[in-house]
Amino acid sequence: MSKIPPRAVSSLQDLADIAGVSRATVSRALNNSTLINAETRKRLQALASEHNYTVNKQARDFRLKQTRVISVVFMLDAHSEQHPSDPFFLEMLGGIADGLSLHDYDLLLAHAPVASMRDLANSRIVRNAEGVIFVGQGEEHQALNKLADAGTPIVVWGGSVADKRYLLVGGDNAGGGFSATSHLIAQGRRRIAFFGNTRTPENQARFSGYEKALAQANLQPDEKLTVDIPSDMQHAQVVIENLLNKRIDMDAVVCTSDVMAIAAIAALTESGFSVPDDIAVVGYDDIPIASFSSPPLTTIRQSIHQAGSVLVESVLALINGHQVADTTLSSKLVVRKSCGA
Amino acid sequence: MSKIPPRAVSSLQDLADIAGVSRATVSRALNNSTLINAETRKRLQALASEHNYTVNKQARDFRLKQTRVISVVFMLDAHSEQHPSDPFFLEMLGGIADGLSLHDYDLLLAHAPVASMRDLANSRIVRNAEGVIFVGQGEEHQALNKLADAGTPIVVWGGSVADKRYLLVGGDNAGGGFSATSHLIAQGRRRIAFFGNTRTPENQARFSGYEKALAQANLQPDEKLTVDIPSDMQHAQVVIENLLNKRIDMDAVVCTSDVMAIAAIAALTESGFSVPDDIAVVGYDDIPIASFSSPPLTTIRQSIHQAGSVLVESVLALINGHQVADTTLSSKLVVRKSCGA
DNA sequence: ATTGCAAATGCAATCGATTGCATTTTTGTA
DNA sequence: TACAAAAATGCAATCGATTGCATTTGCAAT
Repeated sequence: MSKIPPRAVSSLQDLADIAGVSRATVSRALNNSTLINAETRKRLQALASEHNYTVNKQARDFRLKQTRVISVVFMLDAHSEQHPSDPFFLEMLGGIADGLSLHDYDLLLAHAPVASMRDLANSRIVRNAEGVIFVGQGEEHQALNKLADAGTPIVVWGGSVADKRYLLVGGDNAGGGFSATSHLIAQGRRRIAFFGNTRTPENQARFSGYEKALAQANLQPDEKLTVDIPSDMQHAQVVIENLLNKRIDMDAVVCTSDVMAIAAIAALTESGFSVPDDIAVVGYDDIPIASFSSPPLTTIRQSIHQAGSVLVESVLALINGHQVADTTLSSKLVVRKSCGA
Repeated sequence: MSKIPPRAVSSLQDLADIAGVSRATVSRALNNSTLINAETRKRLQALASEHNYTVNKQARDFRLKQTRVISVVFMLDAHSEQHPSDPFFLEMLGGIADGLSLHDYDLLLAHAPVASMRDLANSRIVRNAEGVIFVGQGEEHQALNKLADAGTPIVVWGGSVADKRYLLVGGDNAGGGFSATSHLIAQGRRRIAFFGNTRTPENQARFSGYEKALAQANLQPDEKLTVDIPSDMQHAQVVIENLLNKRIDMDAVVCTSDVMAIAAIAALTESGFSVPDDIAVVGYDDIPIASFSSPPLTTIRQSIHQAGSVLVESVLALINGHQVADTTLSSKLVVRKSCGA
């Protein structure tokens, strides 16, 4: 009968005492060092698992000056102190979490993110992690540049900016904005609005794609049709309803997210417009719920989950000192009924 | 002109050398110990911030055998290896993150959660954290019991179970199921279906509320009207469509989540039913998107964000050895058009 | 000047694991 | 058998902060 270990084995030394060797030997054995005799190694590993011992990662990481943690910061609207209810974020988070687990890294989630970009460099978020993934740039482009300059390994999901000095992963925003708009034009729409905050690089690029499509069709852009809509659904609806009260002439809307599109459809319907008969709507992201809205949402699909793993690979490469280039993931138009197709 | 510090100050010792005191004194000064002379204390604190020094939390936590980390595990369907696209999870996560930041705790997000409930006790998720919050019980009730028995401070969001030995926080599921069903009955519905996986405690309680409402109205429950629907929208739709093909007579549906309700509405509409004229639908959660669906969703509101902070307070109390009791948060019917109101 | 006491500061061990550099043991060969 | 080389193991410093206990300093009263 095997005896139950009398007291918990909680350190290398404990195990070394039991085995009658030094703790250096145990450490090497458990790390599969070839310095240690193969038999000794096996014996000690067996002993360790028999006593249900695993190395104390906290001590290990401290000694090795590593954390095996990556922080994730969601850059929300500086204005809306709201929490994101956009499923986009959750999908992205899932992708990142999966990517990290592949490499045995943990995920530290930043709370109250944008509150204090100033002292972010000294926060636990940055100091406790080997690298940081930012989802979105918000309007904090310069703060991100500064952080990258300071040598912190960071990767940002977002859109390109002229003087960017950090590693970037993003969708083809210009392409997405272009194909959304072109498709509406091809459907015969002429007065096409653009809904979204164009101060973020991502939306800027989408807007440029929108403008390009208009130009290509010889349509005059009308600045009354470019509207800054908050990303929070409740607020979005109010703003859109105010807009509709102004009776601005339009027959289509390009939105910068699916949830915004869904809010828009609700507001339009509420105001007596028919979607897509009176006004066509295109969203962005292709979140799972998009195909279930009524009418089903035409949208630009981003492979969000894949984006997560690209972000992870990029930040880890950075940490390991490898050369890494920006990545642009393809964006693809998914046609459903909300655009009149 | 103040000189820029020649080399980074990276430890207590560095700062102590500069100040000409021992590192014990610096440590105490920075921790506001009254042992240290008030002036010395101020001087050292000023010096620290001048040199942009903050204590190394990793070393500190190691020394103090603490982590100031709470893990969060989302219990997904064992079957669907899917990632949750339900905004419910994101809201909950936001509430938890906010609660934790109030107490200067960090949030470690569990990846690939249910995969291995067996060795969860030895995983980093548990070992690296001072406590664990589980969102949902899935079908892992016994594993949770075992973990709690082992002394790990855990709190679970879910429904009550007879032999539960862990701390529980949850909504009033029986009440929610009851009021959803009663409301439909009051609207004149008689053939009311229940959509959801009744193997989880939460849904079991909701189902019992459903049964109670039926009984109270002298309606016979029909087991053909109780349908196990996956929580993933895409799969849900397929299952529901199959169900509709069987031409089972029904005039209303109680769903266990809003996303399921939205999928149901889509499937019903697709099959030619009108919601709510032919079939009324009630959801659960009141996620932000619920009021934007078409028709707007009648649902049971859970204060998800508040739930997050209650979970946090509970697990921290547990960690600090306080007495803590289970919490039941109220659930409230929100009437919108999808039920015919 | 001396003593006593309180306040302030310093010393050194400690947390658990890793690793460069000894040191011991084993192996191979003359 | 002896001796060099190789293989295996041990010693002890180290990471950075905290804290019990010892020691020094400052001040007041005698």
